[in-house]
Amino acid sequence: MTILDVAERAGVHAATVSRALNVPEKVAPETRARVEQAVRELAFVPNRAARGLITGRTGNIAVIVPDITNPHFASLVRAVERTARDAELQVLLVDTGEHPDEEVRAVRTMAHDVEGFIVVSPRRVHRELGSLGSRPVVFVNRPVRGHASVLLRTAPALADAVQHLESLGHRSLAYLGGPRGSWAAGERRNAVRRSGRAAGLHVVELVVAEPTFEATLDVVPRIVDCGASAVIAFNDQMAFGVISGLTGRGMSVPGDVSVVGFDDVPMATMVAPALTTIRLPAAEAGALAVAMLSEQPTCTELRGELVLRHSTGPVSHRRASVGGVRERPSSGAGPW
Amino acid sequence: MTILDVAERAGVHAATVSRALNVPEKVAPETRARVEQAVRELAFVPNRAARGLITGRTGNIAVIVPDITNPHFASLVRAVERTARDAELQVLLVDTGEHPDEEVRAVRTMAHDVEGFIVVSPRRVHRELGSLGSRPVVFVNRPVRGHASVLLRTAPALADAVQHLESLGHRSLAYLGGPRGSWAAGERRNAVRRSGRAAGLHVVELVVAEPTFEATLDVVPRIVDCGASAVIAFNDQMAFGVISGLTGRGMSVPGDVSVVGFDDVPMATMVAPALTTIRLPAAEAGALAVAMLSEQPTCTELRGELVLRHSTGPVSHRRASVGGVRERPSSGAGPW
DNA sequence: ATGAAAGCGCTAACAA
DNA sequence: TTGTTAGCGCTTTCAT
Repeated sequence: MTILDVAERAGVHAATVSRALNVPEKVAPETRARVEQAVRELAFVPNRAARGLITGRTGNIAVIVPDITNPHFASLVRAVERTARDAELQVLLVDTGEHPDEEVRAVRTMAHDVEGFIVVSPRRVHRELGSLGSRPVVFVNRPVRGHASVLLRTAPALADAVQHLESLGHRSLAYLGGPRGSWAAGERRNAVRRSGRAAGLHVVELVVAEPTFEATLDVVPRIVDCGASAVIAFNDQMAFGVISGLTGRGMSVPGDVSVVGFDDVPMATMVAPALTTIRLPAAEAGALAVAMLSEQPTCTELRGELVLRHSTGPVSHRRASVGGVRERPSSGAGPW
Repeated sequence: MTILDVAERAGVHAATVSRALNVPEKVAPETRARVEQAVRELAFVPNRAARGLITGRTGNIAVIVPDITNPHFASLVRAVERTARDAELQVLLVDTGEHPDEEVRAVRTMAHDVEGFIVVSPRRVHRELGSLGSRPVVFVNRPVRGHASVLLRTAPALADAVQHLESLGHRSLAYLGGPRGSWAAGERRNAVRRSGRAAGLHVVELVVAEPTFEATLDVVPRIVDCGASAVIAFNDQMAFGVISGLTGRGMSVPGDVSVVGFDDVPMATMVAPALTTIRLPAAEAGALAVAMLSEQPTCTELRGELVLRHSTGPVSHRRASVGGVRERPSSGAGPW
């Protein structure tokens, strides 16, 4: 099933078929119709590899993520795939398992096969990655000079969160940081420091080995020890870990401690108490990254947004109605 | 950076370079060494498209899933990607958004570009899909005659679950079924009926519009009405919905109602009560599917396994220690 | 507006 | 063991 079969069927030369498919306006309407019919009858699909060999356009892009199992990245990849499909691009997926070296290997071996890379790389980028650039790269959540990037800004939302906690009477805050070398981790830590100081809060920074539920459980005793009445975690998984560890010790959330996460994964609404978190527009970031692949390299910013749910509350034990609009009332299909 | 550059540098003909790379034993050791060095020095990576054009082997496979955002499918895709990489295959991802038509479109347009398809298709397969087969297809959780498939068998695990509930004193069970047209849904429904009858349980089958958390919330009143003391849901998301809906109505899990899910997504261990569920070996299924792509079409079966946690308990209100080994003690880092 | 011919980067017969 | 040659399916000048 090649272009020659179509040509024969339509009674034209292969070059004409090619033109009818790629530059239809340069083909007589009547000829074009014959070609289109032949294409339909034979269910012809052009061979992208052959086309790419000569045009250089393979019709593929690659998206490189640390862990597709993380709902945040899954949402992003989903948006990438949808957007790419609309542009008639196919998506090659690489899951590095958090190994930066794997990013470099992937970019090296796939450079011929794709028109561009979307690299979602929370950790530090291998220095080689920035330079070896025959193909355009859009980095997500990591600015790299000379390359495009889309950044998820969280400082304003974080300021909102701190302000929210302060207005609930909290005076001491624990911050559970993200992985070393992660741009997002640095940005968020700075923002917490700054807005904590601005609000007059005492901020304790805690380091967690990995940004996971399990690793966070180990840190919970230190949260209790430091006496903070509120916790902000680097992501929702960690926030779940804090809640689990706290309630497992007989403490109540938000009765004893308020908890705020990051990402707004779907599960954030399904647990009890529903998680107050900073929503990151993963889908928008994915779609944007695809679009930016075919533009001049720029650095675009998207903003996170505080979502109030039920894991934050006043510092006192009696729950009272507080200022600020919650996503849904405490009654109804509330916390478990 | 083509094979000719390498040939020139190594002082040999392009064909020799090709041989040194693909059939090294047919090249003199000394020549091979020179070629290998040139390859290294130039950081040469062969163009897969050009290679594929002549060999027919593109070095790509495609994996088609209904929703990459579902942790179950994400795990499967992750395993596919890892296994494929070890076989020097790249993976093209397609997320159909639960639309079977999209599967057909994908298989049509990508047939040239891949050496095989892995189709994870809980819903009924478009009849066209089975026939149009220039490339091998491995179906997951859907037997299709003439094609390979890997099936996740759940009848034994489901029998264990029903037996478990029966031994806890439950006599009436609600089953929340999966999507119409899904092979897995049919298999599980039959298994529930059969083992329910065998255990002498009264089984009520409830239909949910979609296998999601939200859609399940709407069904919760009917669960309450039917008076069942135990619920088995088609997947973990739905089980979370049941628990949320029940506790939102002031009922206790497992105090008033026991709940069992399917999949064993990571969140199953993070919520309170931790979810008793039937673990499906998604990663194994993914790895197996890749391997089966290059074998004779067969139908392989993997088995689900009951995992006891804390969302099931005795029918009475006072919690008592029961038979059967739980994954972890009720004390310690127990439910939130 | 269409056809002829060359060639993208690589592999596989065949020859030497 | 290595080189020569043809060609995978397609696009793109250049002619006509």
